[in-house]
Amino acid sequence: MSKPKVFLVEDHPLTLFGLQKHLEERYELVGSASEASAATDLIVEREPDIVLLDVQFPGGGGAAVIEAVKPKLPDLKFLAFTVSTSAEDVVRLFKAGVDGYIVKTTDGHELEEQIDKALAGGRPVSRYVAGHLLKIDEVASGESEIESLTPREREVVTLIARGFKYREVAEELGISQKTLETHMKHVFDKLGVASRSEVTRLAFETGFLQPGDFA
Amino acid sequence: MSKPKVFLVEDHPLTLFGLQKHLEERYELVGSASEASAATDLIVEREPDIVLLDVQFPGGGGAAVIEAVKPKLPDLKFLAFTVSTSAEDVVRLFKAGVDGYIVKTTDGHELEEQIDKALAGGRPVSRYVAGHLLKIDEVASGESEIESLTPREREVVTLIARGFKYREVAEELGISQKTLETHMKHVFDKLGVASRSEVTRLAFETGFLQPGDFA
DNA sequence: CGCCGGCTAAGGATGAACCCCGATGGTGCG
DNA sequence: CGCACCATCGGGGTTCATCCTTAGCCGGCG
Repeated sequence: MSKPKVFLVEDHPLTLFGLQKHLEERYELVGSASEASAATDLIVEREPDIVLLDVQFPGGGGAAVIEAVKPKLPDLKFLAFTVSTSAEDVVRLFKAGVDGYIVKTTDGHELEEQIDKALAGGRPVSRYVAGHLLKIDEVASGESEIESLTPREREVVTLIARGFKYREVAEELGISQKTLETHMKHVFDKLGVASRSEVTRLAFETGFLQPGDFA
Repeated sequence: MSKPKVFLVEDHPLTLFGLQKHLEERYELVGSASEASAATDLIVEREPDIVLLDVQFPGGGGAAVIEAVKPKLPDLKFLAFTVSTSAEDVVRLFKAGVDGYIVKTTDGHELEEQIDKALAGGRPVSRYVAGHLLKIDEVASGESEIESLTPREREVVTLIARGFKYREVAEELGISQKTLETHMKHVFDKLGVASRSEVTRLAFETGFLQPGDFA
């Protein structure tokens, strides 16, 4: 069986170079581009099996390329490969029709695994951004992790993540400390964690809270 | 004349791979790291002529590494190599003592030229960011309290902010729980807070940690 | 109506986190 | 050499967070 045909869209020459050197053994690299309109033209011309593409680059970024190419080559797979873990980027790319989303802290070997998964019809997603996916599914199906919290629980999380103590949060919300404990227990269960610190971390990771929501 | 010794700090494995493959002909690559504290230790040990380092990566980013290493190896050159063109990053790095600032859209050949310039005592700066240099004085006061932490304290913070318990962090670092408590006490004092959650929050707010620094 | 989910609350237990001391050894610096 | 700072450790104590269980109240819904 022949090598899968891969097209690379990456505007950092040295990262592109690293990708080429790493992937050339296992895949047939049919071309590359560092800018949106050239990428669109070349992909249509070369007809790869999968496109590995950065999210941010000149000419509109990954989403623009996917939207331009997808109508012409509906079976082509797209795999985002990027530094961005922002909810906006993840959501935008998935809405554009990307098949997977891999962050650049992934090493070469694992990247190959994810490429293969995508080629096999899977939807490989790096763990850091998985939380954002739930926001997309939520639009369609309504089920997510941090979004599954009740209004009261979210209120509690917002305060806890700011660093308030149980007693302080209880006072702020006008409820007893015991009630707050019950809420936190439920939050822990729903988020699959076991401490305030982890809740704080998740709140930032998933974009539920943003640096700058304070001060 | 022997090859200049280069050390690479880069948390994207494939970019690192690209750098290595590209630079190995002309330079002696004496090591690499993808995280601040490991980078600091290895650089001091290997004594390169120049360090090529990313700006944003786990453990405090490029500025933290420069500040930690510079006192021990005053003649060492540092060259920032990054995607960020933000004024804050440029200013922060130059204040930390970087010798040059190259953006990742630079191709391999030009990168080599800039490395050579830096080794020769120059201050190569990509033209996109040159304008920000004028702002160095303006941003003079933007120091965060987190910068005042000692290396050990920062190490503790990165683990605590991940949600580890005192006992787990102590094991990880090979110190007693009591020592860890002392470190945390100092961290609390320096940051003006009183709990792990607040430390986690500050770590994200100040950019000391970024969503995505976790695996 | 009867059930469920969300919000409220409490008692009681245990371990973790946090505070206030004091103490040692190393390192850099005037 | 004394001084300051850092990293290490411990005793002994208080407060807080977390776990487990049980339970009343209310609103929506089949």
